[in-house]
Amino acid sequence: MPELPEVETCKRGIEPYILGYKIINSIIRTPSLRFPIPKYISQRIQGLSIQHLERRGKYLLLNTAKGTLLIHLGMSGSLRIVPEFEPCKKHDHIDIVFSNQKILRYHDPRRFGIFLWIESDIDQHPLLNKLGPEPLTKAFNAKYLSHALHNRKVPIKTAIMDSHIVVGVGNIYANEALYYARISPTKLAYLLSPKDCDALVNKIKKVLAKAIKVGGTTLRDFVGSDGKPGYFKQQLQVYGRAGSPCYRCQTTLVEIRINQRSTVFCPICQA
DNA sequence: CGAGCAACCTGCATGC
DNA sequence: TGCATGCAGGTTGCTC
Repeated sequence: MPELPEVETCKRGIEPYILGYKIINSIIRTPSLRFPIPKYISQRIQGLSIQHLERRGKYLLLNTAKGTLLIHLGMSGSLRIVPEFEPCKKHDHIDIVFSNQKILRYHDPRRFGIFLWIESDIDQHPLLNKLGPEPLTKAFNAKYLSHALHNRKVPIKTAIMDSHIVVGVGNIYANEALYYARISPTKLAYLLSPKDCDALVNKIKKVLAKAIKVGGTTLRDFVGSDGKPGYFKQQLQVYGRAGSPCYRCQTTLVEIRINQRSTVFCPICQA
């Protein structure tokens, strides 16, 4: 269940177990993720230590002296720290074994995820070099958004889910942020007022920050034994609540499709 | 530029 | 119980 908060939670969860530790061994059981995982990865990363962990949007970067492991969890991926010799479950595709006897284990039923080894400048990589700002930084502000939406004739929901505009806003949080900002998901992006932009920026930040906080609770389960799904589910205002009353005005929430993605909103609050 | 669609996969809920 | 269908938290890349 990886949206930005989940990836951030994942990063914080694995960091204490892998930062500064040396890669002893790695096992690629299933090389067929979204991009094929080259066999040479194992020998390239052997003996290298993790110097730094970073998240960019939903990408996780594990930096070493010789290159960077780029990981994306796709729709169904997860990372866990497991003890040495822990038996594999179905869809446990990759193990990275560290010098502290811990294993970083990648699990991904749908295999939409990404696992790449990059030796060239990471900022130049095609997957990263066109990304928009991080939503939780100052670079993502009303002025920036307003400018980025100029002449964009797509629904605002499509725009905020576009990683070239801002990274890390997935379907759930796009729905939630638009609800809090009281903006219709179908409103064309270029028609947003400066006030709309300001509200939307603030609500995106708010909703993501809140989810990261809650994700911190998920974190313990996640590292210890198994990832528990959707702890912040209980906080959702609109996503998954179509047909139920709006918490603000009791109007029945409506579900439509925007770009084949489930979109739920309040037709009154988000007129 | 943008809408719409297909693609990459499996698991789960639903309906017959 | 089995089988077909549709849906799912992401992203790229192709048409038109």
